[in-house]
Amino acid sequence: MEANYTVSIVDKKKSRLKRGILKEMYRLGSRTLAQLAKALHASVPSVTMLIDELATEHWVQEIGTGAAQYGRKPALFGLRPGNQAIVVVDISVHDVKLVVFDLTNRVLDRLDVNLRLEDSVAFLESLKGPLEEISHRIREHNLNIIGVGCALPGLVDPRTGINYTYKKLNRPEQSLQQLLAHCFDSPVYLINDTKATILGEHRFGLAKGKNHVLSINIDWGVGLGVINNGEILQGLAGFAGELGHIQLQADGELCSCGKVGCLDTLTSASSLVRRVKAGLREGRVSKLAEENFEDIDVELVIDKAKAGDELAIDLLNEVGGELGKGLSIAVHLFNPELIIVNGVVAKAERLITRPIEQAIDKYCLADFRNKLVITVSRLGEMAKLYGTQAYVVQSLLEHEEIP
Amino acid sequence: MEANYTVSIVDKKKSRLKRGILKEMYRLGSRTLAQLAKALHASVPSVTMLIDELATEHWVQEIGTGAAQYGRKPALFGLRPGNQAIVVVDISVHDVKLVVFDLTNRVLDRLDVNLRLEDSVAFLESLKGPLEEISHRIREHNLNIIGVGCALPGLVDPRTGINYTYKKLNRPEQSLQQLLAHCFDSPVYLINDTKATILGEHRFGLAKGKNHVLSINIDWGVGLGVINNGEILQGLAGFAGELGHIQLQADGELCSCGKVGCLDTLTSASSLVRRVKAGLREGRVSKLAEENFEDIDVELVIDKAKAGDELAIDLLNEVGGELGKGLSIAVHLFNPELIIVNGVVAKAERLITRPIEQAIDKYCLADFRNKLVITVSRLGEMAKLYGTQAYVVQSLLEHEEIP
DNA sequence: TGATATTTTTAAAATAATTTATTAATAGAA
DNA sequence: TTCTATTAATAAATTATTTTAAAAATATCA
Repeated sequence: MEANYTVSIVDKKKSRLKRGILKEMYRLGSRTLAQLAKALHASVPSVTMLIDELATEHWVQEIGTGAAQYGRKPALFGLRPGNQAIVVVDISVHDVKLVVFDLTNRVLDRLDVNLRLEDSVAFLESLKGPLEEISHRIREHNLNIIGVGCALPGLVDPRTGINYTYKKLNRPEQSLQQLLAHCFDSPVYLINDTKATILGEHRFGLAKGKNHVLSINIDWGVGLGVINNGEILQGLAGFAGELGHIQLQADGELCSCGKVGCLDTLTSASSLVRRVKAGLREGRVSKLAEENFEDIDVELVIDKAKAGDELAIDLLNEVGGELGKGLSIAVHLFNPELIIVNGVVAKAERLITRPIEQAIDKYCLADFRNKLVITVSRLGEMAKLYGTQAYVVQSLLEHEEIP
Repeated sequence: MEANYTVSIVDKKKSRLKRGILKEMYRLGSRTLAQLAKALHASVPSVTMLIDELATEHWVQEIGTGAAQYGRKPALFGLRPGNQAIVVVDISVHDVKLVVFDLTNRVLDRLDVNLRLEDSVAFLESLKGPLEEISHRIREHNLNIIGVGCALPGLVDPRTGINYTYKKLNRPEQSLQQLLAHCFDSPVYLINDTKATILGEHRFGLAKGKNHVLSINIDWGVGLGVINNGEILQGLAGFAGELGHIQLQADGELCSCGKVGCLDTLTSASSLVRRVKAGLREGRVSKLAEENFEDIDVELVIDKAKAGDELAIDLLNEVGGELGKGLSIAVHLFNPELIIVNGVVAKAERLITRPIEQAIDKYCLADFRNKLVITVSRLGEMAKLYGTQAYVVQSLLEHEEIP
């Protein structure tokens, strides 16, 4: 067992207050002594002392003076940039991104890896090289890694790090979590990609300050992220928000999950491409007919739709309509104030939000849609990266790992 | 504006700690000094002093000695019974119950009123008499009312007290909230009945200690209550969990909400009775055919089903199956560990949980149902009452109203 | 039954925090 | 520019809280 080290109450309180200061600064950027004192329910002299300590420990620094409409201007304190590093590993079906952040959301380093996620041992093996490279680069720059976050698709239990969809990532001899922990010698936090995305939107994007938000990620499948009361909805094992496999058509297509008529089969990016190709085969008129059949992908369909192509617009409408129908259920269950559309299909902007809005108008009770706003993400791919980083920082500060 | 009373930091801290003690005691019954000190991150002498103060203020008292496997036995402290009172007003479609609780969950007084909730001004007028009677009785017993809670059906915004379904309860001249506040001269908290029910189950029923729970209330309509991370899921305006009006059948029956094929039309208690009557009209064999057609209600159908009546069992199966289908969606979205069945139909026990389980097995991904338990409430009608009371206590302690 | 180890509780000492008072800084008015 | 009102930061005084130490209580074991 552990050594029965007795940490004094005073030390614990101090540590809690310090983490509180870091949390405030992480969330709000710069803060004055008075603001911190109010937020932490402590006196200004106490906060002054804590800030001094955090400054000598290289966590915070004075970063200017704040505004005041009268009287002396307060000093502003903030997190010290470029010192502590967080490694974000973004694993998607197409590729892997390795991004190093500091605590002020600055990208210190980045390495994009052309590696496809398959449920195989080879994937982890191929990941080792790039991980070691970035780890080496971090060490060269004398950065102190405080945590590692990994966003990945599938059913991910954040408590255990087990991925129930890509089972090969959990092998006891060498799991993804172990690999990352070993490589960076820091605490590792795994999170589902859609949940990372909405967390990013909530902390740094359009959802900032909103406490009840949905984010819909349209990519290979459909992922729903939920912010409830300002926090990610995880459920018992981190599976919450699985909208893709609810049944919308009793006599629908067979889904990869083994069930029939799942939302995924109707509204994912891949289903959009399938619909387009089927339309072309039926001989429908479209600029897309001029393209090489094999080259038709989501981006192309969306481009043509934006250029006014009727087939593409019609099918985006269809997909958006089905999606809106599924989302109406989520609206009834979560009562959000905002829905953000993410993923490749988000590039279609109005062409996808409008049919979603229409479906929600049709299928939702008026009281649910009155104050509801539907919009397209402005952060793009950064949402997921920021969100993963935010998840790491939040977890570290909550689990008393730092400072 | 308000007087600029400066409350000292020390006083605020003390008040927070005192509320913390009351919270702990409310949740866990009796507590020792050491347990409280640990929970509050304070020293034992500090807690001793606070307990002394709370004792002289009549909030807590020593209630015995605890167990110890070795050494001196600790003194147990708990909330003082029969002193502070909470009034719970339970408004349902059938009747109104007025129940007075103390902080230890004891029923100090109770008045059942035969009054049907209609969206009319008359309802509030008729409520005045009983309210004044119970208020009078409380005063006679020298009880100190610290808060009033009201559970009621419909879309209820707990922040404003507005009921969006029963609009006549919000008249600016005389709203339900105003009426209660005026009658008992205390803070009033309104909450949706289904949410009160699951809160009761979570604090004092089968969901105690479980952090991710659904409760399904089958009555006139179908209500879903959600506990996420140990707290009620409210959403932006308290509308979250509206499962009754998601569309299950595109070509279904017209619902009272104006939409078509809502879950409510398929699985509510009233729909069960409709199904039974339709079956009898079709000439299906059943013990129920011997009953007076007008007298057939849910309770009777369930009784006959328990006695083995085939028609009743079949139709409970049908209703349970539809309900399970709807619940599967909720399971995918909330990832719960437990589902509790409440309301009249809960009396059918296995006859309703079994078809629900079957549907969930059919429509849910395996990872979602592996650890999922479905059960029938043991608290019955008390769940809602306890839950409303818990909501009041929690709100009071959070909003710094007491002590 | 008495000694011992263990745990709770209380009392006194030591430490830490807040309060109050003072000084510093700044915008606006004279 | 100088003065005044206002706000921020620091220093000294005061008050709270924790720590340490001692006393009280109790189950186990010899």
